[in-house]
Amino acid sequence: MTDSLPIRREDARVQRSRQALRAALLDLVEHRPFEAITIREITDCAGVGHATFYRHYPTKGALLDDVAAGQIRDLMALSLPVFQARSTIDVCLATVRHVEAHRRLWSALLTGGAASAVRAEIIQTAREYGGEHHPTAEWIPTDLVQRFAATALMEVLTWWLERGDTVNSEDAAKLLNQLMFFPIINPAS
Amino acid sequence: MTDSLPIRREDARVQRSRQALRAALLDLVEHRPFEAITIREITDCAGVGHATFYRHYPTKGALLDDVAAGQIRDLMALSLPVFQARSTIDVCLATVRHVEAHRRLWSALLTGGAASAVRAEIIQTAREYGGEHHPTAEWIPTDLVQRFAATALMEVLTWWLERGDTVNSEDAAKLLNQLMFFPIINPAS
Amino acid sequence: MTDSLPIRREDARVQRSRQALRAALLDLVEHRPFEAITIREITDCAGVGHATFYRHYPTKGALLDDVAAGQIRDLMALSLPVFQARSTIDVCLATVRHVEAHRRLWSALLTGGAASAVRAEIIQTAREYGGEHHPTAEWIPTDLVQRFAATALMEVLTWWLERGDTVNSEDAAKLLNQLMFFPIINPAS
Amino acid sequence: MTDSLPIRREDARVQRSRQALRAALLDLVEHRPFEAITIREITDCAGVGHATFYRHYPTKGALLDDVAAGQIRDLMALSLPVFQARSTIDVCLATVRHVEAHRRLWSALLTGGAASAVRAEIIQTAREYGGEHHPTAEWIPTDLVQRFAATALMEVLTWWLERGDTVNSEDAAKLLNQLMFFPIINPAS
DNA sequence: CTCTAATCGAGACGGTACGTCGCGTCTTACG
DNA sequence: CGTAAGACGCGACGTACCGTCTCGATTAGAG
Repeated sequence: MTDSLPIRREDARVQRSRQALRAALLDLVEHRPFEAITIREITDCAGVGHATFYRHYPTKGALLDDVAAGQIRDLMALSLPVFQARSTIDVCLATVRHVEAHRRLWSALLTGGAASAVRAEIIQTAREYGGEHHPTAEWIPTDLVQRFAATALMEVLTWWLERGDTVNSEDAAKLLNQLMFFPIINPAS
Repeated sequence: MTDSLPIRREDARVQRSRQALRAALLDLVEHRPFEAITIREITDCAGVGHATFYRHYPTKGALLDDVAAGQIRDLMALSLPVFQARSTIDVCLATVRHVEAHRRLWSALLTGGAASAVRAEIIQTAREYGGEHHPTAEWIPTDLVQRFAATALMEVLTWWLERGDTVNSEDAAKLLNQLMFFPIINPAS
Repeated sequence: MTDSLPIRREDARVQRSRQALRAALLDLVEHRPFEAITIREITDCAGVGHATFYRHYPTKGALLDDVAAGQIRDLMALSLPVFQARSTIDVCLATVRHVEAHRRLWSALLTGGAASAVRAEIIQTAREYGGEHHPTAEWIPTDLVQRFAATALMEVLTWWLERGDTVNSEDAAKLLNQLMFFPIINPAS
Repeated sequence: MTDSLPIRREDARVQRSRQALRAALLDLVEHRPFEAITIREITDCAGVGHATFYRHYPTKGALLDDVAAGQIRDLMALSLPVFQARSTIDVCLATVRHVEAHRRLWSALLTGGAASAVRAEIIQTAREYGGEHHPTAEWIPTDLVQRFAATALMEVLTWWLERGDTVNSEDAAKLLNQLMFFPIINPAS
């Protein structure tokens, strides 16, 4: 019986356009702040008509989400399980290595001007993950932990990526462990 | 002629215009994101001609600085000396109390949508203060400490102000101490 | 093989589509100006895919022609022979009666907003007929006579159709005779 | 007492912009149909920002009105008094001479593609003038007379202007008299 | 009663023009 | 002078249609 593909395949043209837009955004965001980038520029750079942008994304930010959401989700998947893990430093190392492996993308996302949008996206993702794991110092409110962890993560990674290659990934992981995990796990002295 | 006043007295109209603009910005920023506020709206709300804005500030951000810079500087003056102080919890309490005493202003600055602009301003101020005090764990790079501390401060205060009155200032100070100071002073276990 | 039908029978689907489009145009043109009607609207109203329109007509105007051309041609065939006829009033009456017999169509064409397009079509048709008959006052240039007659015809008919039933066809014919034929046949006093 | 000018003088810049736009429209309408002219083209040609257009006119048609209304009014002022005058031929001659004196403008208005808009404007103006004078054959309804006269006037003038200089103004006046006035004054034979 | 090719719906696409918005500059006239 | 009022050049915005172009999925009508 040929049920062939029960899942409706997306129109190939749609895939192509979306991919072109994503790539164009990444190209552009490396050179100037995300907010300074025009939707027309993105579409010109992507080689699509500018109306095509709106057929796929309501907003510049929506495209950024589409570009970043997957990466962010991957990253969070590495970063958040720490609440159950014992050796936080390993989690930090995994996180840092993941970012390093996609250095170009994350540089664009964090240092390219899209930072504040990505920040919101990360906090949002953290919020979705959160609530399940509570191995932190229980006197710190969960939502504050989420905000703090997300922001601390961003700051350390941003700082690290801006440093180029002057800090190796082990040291970065150590710093991340110290600034992000240490305060939410250890009690104040 | 009494040169006894080295500071040129500003034209009264100038003072009035500036004050009207500052007040207008504070009014507006409570209701929607700073970036979404139009210069025309500010001037309309202030009851001045819109060209008048440009005679005093080159930019929306410049007006925000004028509104916030003093407050931020005051806050940092309380917050940063901790690097020399012994009892960081006292510093946190002073910081939290200072913000509480200007709750409306700080709510506007942090939760009103100006957050990212203020964030940049705080980091900038921290940078200026920095370099002088190094009582932190010396293996954490100074510039990372500055970024981290500024951001952690912002996050805790933002979280606290959004909670309304459900968290008292002592607890807030404790959380601030735990999340901001603890990791940059204590060595990782 | 029965060549008795020289005209190739059109695919039934083609007939259906064309008819749906013609009907849709007539529906729409009653409510707003022809120029303001979108091809997408016509196709939606006709219940066909919008690309189907282009498979049959190159242009909105081409569809209008298809709707109107035959009628216009019939009308002109009645109206123009007058140049040879002796009793112009009879021709006028025939013309008016013909329009009356197709009142809904002609109302749509003349008062529905397609007027200027139809006007051009009529003048064009008049031009094709023209040149053959010259029983008019010979000092009036032929091409001016054509323009004038076509336009005068349109105006009288439009006026008449807009009046609803308040003017009977005999009076309309009399007015048409007076305004269209009288000046081009009789010499100025 | 210097009440100076009780009438608020229009800002000089406004006058300049409007004039530039009017001139630009006249330039452009000579080369292609009015409907095919873009508002951006008008503003580019006028050397003003395209938004400036909308500060003065809601619509392309509104600009055309502003250009044409005065001329049309002047023309009607010559043409309509005929209903009281005895020698219609003199009125025709005056009309034709007036158009001749502004040949470039009227060519643009009538043959440039703006024709249908101008036609509506003329009929409107005729309607305003109308109702006062009834020296026409009383059995022809007033509103039909207005429509007819306006259209006949347009047709004759359009035809004449398209002929270049091959028809002198006396002959044109004679034709206008014959086609426009003759049928509405003289009874049918 | 098939089989094949014409026709269709659906809708993505590259374009062009639209009319709106906010910017920051500049002009005019007032106090 | 500093101001209000507001016109202006600029340029991005998001929308609306255009006419072209795949795609499968009918569906006529010839064999």
